[in-house]
Amino acid sequence: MTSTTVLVDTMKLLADKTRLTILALLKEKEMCVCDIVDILQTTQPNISQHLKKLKNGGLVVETRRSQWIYYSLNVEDKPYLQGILEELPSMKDELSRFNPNCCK
Amino acid sequence: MTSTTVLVDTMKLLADKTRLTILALLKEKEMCVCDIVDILQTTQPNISQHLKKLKNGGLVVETRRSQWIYYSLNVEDKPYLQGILEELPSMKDELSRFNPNCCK
DNA sequence: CACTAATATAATTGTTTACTTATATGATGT
DNA sequence: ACATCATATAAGTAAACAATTATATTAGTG
Repeated sequence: MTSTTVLVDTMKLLADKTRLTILALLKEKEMCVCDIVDILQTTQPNISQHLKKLKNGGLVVETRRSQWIYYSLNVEDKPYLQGILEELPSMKDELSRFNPNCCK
Repeated sequence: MTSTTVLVDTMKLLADKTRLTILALLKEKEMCVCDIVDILQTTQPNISQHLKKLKNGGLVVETRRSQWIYYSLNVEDKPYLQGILEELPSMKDELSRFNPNCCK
């Protein structure tokens, strides 16, 4: 069982368009920060700060691979979020349109 | 499919402890405003404003029955919320402990 | 029609939060 | 060691938001 306070904190993480879009992107595949910055067309610090919140909230994990840091979803232990994650729109179009490949 | 914007607005409704607790209460049974005020131990305008937001967001519906207005969950058309609603803690204890019966 | 009870609305205040700009850290390649 | 690229952190600002206090509305009752 999850306490209401923890649940509220998790809902706060989902209550932001930038973060929800990041999660929608990570649903497709793991991504590095520069990818997300390119696709969402905002500043690097903005994305970096959102990723930090998502990481602190346990929704994503990071993996450094040489100079790039890849983020990926970490929701296996939160099945109650599945419905919402499934409801997020597909980001396939955005991914194929931009295809930034900044981290290669 | 639900747009990200609508989804964000719905998540904002869930990203508050008072509102999440109201939803947990309404999961047990429909309730009038004074019931909720008694149980959550806050002010009537506070609850009234939260209920208004939940109503505008389509998460609850109201039914006037003489001088009292009863609120109840309205989530049949939002299956993606089921997981979260199920994760909310049971309010049975609170209900039996207070049993305010202000609206009878 | 007054009076009361239940609920809603308005205005104010303090806090939280997202975003920006500037700077720092950390890794890679020369 | 230095320059560059990727990412993180810090500080400041403006907007969003929850809670409070005061007031308005609406329904029921004598």
